[in-house]
Amino acid sequence: MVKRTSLEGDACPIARALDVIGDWWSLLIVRDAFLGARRFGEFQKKLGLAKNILSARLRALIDRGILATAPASDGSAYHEYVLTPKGRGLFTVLVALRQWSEQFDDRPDEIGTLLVDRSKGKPVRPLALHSQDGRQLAADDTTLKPRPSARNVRRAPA
Amino acid sequence: MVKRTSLEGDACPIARALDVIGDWWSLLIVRDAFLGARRFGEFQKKLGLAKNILSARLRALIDRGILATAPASDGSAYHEYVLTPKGRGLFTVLVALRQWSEQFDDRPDEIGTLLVDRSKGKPVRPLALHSQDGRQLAADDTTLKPRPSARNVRRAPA
DNA sequence: GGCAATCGGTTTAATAATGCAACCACATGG
DNA sequence: CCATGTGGTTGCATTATTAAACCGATTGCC
Repeated sequence: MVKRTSLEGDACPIARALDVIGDWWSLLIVRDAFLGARRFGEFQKKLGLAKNILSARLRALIDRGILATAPASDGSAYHEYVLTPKGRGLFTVLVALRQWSEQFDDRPDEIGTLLVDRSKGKPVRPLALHSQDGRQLAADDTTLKPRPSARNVRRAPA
Repeated sequence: MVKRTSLEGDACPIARALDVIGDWWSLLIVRDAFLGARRFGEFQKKLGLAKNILSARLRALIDRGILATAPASDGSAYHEYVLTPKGRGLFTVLVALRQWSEQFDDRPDEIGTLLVDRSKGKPVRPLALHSQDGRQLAADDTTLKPRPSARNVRRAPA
């Protein structure tokens, strides 16, 4: 059996994330969910993808706990797809991707929208990584440390 | 011709980003580049992907300006793959994915590593989105605004 | 109530991407 | 030089993606 390799059991949290939302369409579906899409046809029209694929992706996103189905808010017999807390947690990922494009895209003039603070209408700040004491960190200022396995950890004295 | 749909011309910066790094392996290659991988065989061994695919991905990442080739730093006749500034710009995206897994993964105990501030050894802060005046913003506190097309924009008075 | 259109999919068949293994040229080490 | 390692390419089988046709249930409309 020569399947597409799964990263599900990988110890790297990035690989684990990509195993869930790392395919071609999933993040775009989540993006449109953030923009208010809720119904099957709404996603299909906005994304322009084949219905069978949308169907498969929605199912996968539900399985993974990113979307959930809910009764239609307009009272019809159909149902809607809504973001779970886990799905809403992807907002930062989407913003990071957006800001990366804004900063490095070769044709930035083709980018049509700007993410702004709703109350003031002003662009948001670029995401930045900080240490616990508030210093801004670049990639080189960080390392990976083996995670203390939750079990076998006796509360450290103070 | 029934090709995999390209998002290259899309006006959405997220779609444009995914067009470049939205496939199964690219971000993992970039991740390993951040972790110090430089040589073909190094990537292949760490990722465990087929060589032809690695070859194609590396080529694509170079075409898109995320990696570049450089003469081998150890003096051998082979060459190395190094991150460009555009590639290093993906650090925030990787961190966002990592933190999403850390927060929402169903089996967080399987995550093997922790991203820490190198100088203090302490975990970094979660990424958070802020307005220009420093307020922390949730998804609902933001909107998309049509971007002023660079041309036709007369400098706004003050 | 009847009927057409819409919604939310599934099925089918073609094309593209992925994965594995075999192969190959060049570099390097001894 | 000869054996091995590096960095790929090529061929073939398998899987994923796609467009298009189809289909039942729901809805809008008269």
